[in-house]
Amino acid sequence: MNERSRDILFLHADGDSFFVACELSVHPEYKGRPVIVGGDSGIAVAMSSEAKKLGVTRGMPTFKIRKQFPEVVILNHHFDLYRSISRKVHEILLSYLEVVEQYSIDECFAVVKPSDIRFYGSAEKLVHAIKDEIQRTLGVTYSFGVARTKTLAKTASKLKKPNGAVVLLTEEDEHEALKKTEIADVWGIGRRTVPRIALLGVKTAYDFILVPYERIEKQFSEPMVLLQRELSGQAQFGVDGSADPRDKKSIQSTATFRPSSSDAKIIWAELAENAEWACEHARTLRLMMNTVSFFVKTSEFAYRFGDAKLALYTSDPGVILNALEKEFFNVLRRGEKIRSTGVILQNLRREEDVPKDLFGDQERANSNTAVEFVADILRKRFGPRAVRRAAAIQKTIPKERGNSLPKKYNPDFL
DNA sequence: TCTGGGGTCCTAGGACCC
DNA sequence: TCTGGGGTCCTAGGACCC
Repeated sequence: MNERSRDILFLHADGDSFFVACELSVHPEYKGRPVIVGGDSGIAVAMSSEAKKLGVTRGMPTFKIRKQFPEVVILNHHFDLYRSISRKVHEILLSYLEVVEQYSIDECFAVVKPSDIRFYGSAEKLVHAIKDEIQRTLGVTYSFGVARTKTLAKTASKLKKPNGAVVLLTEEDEHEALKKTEIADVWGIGRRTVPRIALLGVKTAYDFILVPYERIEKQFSEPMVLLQRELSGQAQFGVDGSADPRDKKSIQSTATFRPSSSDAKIIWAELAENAEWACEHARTLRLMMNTVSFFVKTSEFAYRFGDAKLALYTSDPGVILNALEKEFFNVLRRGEKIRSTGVILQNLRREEDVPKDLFGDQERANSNTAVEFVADILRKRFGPRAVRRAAAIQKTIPKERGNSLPKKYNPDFL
């Protein structure tokens, strides 16, 4: 390892109560009050510190919050706002550092080289310069971690939340940080792994790095080995600064509907609507796909999956629905209540990379795309519900009127 | 707590081939 | 037809993440 790479550090930036912070940047009148975002999803997705203090937790149903904590301000999502602030944070980071990875809407990783630090005198001072600029220009706060590996940086950024910065330079710093971090809070350790690793007497991240490497290798799989190295200061993960939304591997649209239903027509209509949304998203990114899967989720939270491989690439929901129809009815069980459905588009490919075949089948498969394209425009102008596929509207048609849907979207259920 | 929505990656096992 | 062994590719679904 040469001098240069030995001195490379990783930075992690983590938005504090990000969705709520974005809302407060446009609604300063709610500052200081307990606020949550998630009104339209039915659960609390983000909470202000005041709401957390009251005891509101992530995932708590809003009806319960209303009853138990009537003083809480419940706001709906505005994802476009969050995305635009997120993009600006990314730009600010890029003005200080060369390689920045957008990990999620409210988190970034970046590479910090010695030359980035030199001008500021220390990593701390660099981080505070970035932090201050974000807060000053965008009105939201971020917490930062800087360390020898991605995982250590991510661990560090949690230690002084909100609005804090922790730089781990020495091994002693790292060990101190790991001792304060419960194993369940480590990035990559989930519900299933906690009990397995507890068997080895591991309670904190520090306990974990003390477990002999061979034991981890024997009892767990590769990711755990990498994780242990990362926490021990040996960088295993790089920063991907080239992420392009068109490189996406899958696109999904899922939605819960109320009330739950065992009526196949209603469930099918919900699925059709998800197919529309997912395809619209794909077309916006100029992507096509040839594999699609779906699920229905029962009121008991059991999932039933199905999928279909398409002969050609498409972004036409009609083609997808035709392909899924049979599987859909195989998966459905009579009388079982369904609470949500989802459609997942896979094997995504950029439009320009889809091979044109000799006989024009590909063009024929896309014959509806022009129609869909027009529909997208109408939706943009008149709102998302302005144009919908017939199957998706079916649930709003009174039953006694029957329907005149094309047969292909209207399979009959026993 | 009675539980939303959008993603990625890993792995075990089967199909297929030599 | 039986025989052995091994490689690759694909897929289903599990685990995890925000």
